[in-house]
Amino acid sequence: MYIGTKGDYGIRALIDLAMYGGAGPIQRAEIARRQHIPEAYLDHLLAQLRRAGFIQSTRGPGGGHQLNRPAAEICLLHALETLEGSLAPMPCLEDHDDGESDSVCAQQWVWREIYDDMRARLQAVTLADLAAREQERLRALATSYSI
Amino acid sequence: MYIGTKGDYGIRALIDLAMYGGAGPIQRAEIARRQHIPEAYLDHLLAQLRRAGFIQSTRGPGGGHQLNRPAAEICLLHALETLEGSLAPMPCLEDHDDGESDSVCAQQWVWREIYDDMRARLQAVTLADLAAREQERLRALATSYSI
DNA sequence: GTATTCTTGACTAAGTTAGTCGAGAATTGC
DNA sequence: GCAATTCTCGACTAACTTAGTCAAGAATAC
Ligand code: FES
Ligand code: FES
Repeated sequence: MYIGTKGDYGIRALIDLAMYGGAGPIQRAEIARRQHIPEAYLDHLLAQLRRAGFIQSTRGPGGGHQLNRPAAEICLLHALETLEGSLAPMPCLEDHDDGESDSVCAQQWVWREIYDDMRARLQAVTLADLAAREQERLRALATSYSI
Repeated sequence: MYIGTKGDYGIRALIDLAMYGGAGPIQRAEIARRQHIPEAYLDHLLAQLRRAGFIQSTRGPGGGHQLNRPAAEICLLHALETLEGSLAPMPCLEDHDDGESDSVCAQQWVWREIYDDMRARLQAVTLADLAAREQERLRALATSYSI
């Protein structure tokens, strides 16, 4: 369940859309520049987000990407699972909840607790929260430079 | 921080030693058979555990491996970190606590909370706890078969 | 000295990650 | 219709990690 560049870049792209996407679509080049993501790589991440219904994209001049739903209604858990696949910390916790309780080894319960807790925390965080935090971070950065 | 076979097998080997290691060393072949671990692979895991001071090994006939400390004094966190390396769920949380707070992106705080919580839970679990659980599991399994 | 058991390092196959590249499709404006 | 813009998609790659295997060797017991 290691979060690699897929998850990190992808979420940063969504935050970017939440912050700057109020008026019309944002182009991938703009996101890539602001968030320091290789443009060609960002393509794939946006494609996954589009297929999962998080964003919609329009082609042609003036085109770009925008969120499909309000940022407050997108949770971090769902977005990350879209980008990275299952976040389970070990194979035996992968979501095949078919009631199969076989092959449980002694440490599984600890990890199930950790996993449940993790999912709950991630589900409680929305894109709007993250965008607000990023806004604040940028503001703090700007004032610290301007002193 | 995905826990692969290294962490899973390694912990199972430690539990095995905690359960059966009361009277003298246990041989790797015995552990491998009971825990369904490839013998040659188990070698490497035992070597890591030995170098980290969890177990000691003796060669020759009647030799084998045994815990260096009481099972109640070995926590799951330390053992897993020995076997798997850092358990950080993303690269920016890797333990270089050199006060560098640069390049914090918006979602880092969520993950730091999750990571801290995870470490706390893992630190609270000892090998003795796991061995007790395994004991109980085997007992339950045995009675369910003997009905 | 021989059988036993651990120790170590080299090697491998398969899978994953983090990308790059190029051809093509849709749209806008003229 | 043409040209410019922007997204779309699949193929390809290099580097790395994982999960092992294997063989030579060292220590010990008898
Ligand atoms: S197999 Fe999942 S905890 Fe051991
Ligand atoms: S770089 Fe660690 S959370 Fe974005």
